Amino acid sequence: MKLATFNINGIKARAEALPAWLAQAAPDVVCLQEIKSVDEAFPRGDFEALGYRVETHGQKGFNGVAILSKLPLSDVRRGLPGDDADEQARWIEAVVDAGRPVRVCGLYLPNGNPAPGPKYDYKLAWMTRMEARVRELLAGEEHFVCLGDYNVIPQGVDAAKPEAWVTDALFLPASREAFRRMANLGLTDAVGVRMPGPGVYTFWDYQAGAWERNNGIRIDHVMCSPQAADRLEDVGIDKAARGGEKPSDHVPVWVRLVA
DNA sequence: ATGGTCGGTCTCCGA
Repeated sequence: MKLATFNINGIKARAEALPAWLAQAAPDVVCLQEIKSVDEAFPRGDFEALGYRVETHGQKGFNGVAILSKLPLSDVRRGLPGDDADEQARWIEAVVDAGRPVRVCGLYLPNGNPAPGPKYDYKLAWMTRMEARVRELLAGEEHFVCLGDYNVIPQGVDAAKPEAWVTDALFLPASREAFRRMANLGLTDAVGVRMPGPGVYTFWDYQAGAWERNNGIRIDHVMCSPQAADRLEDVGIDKAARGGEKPSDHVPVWVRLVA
């Protein structure tokens, strides 16, 4: 089973690049972030025509996540538990009904800049809520995978120029500590383990020729539960997507789990 | 030295 994450930075803007990548990469399941669309405006028919079921959790203008799946889905849940007042669409999960079911959690973790400030407070609080959800899922001993744009650079090796990020919310010690806490609960950073850096990135800014200079960072992650990690067969980053026509600033990251 | 580029609408803000 091939599971992927892709921050597309706008579903309308990726009307050509996303189907092209789907046709070439053929993931069974892909978690999308920053669809920047309400549910009613998501072009679900375009993806149903390619054989995907479509579950969205959108909002107007910003954020928004979705799951596309060739396999049946059940227990679809929208929104990260733990704060009923949180209106930002950043979390969607569902169980993929394959031979051995896998719960897929798609997430768009808050950026948190500028830090310090209320946006950074929201990021850290969101990570605490995510940790609580991860603890629940671990207690259930399900096979699960949390894929998405974490907006966290785990270590210096995960940035071309780590010194440029020292005061940024993506690399501040508290952000990295919260990420590490989830790893230390027993989640495996699939790319971090199977493709140790340096030089392994998933995001290149549109500005200042970051792509041409390979000034990238690794912030899109696939975190596997112990049971899912035991099934980890292969991982990859589809870096070529960044060099295509009208690209997102992120590229797809994927894992293959044994059936 | 401190620019610059996207996306979606909010003709500015978020990244």
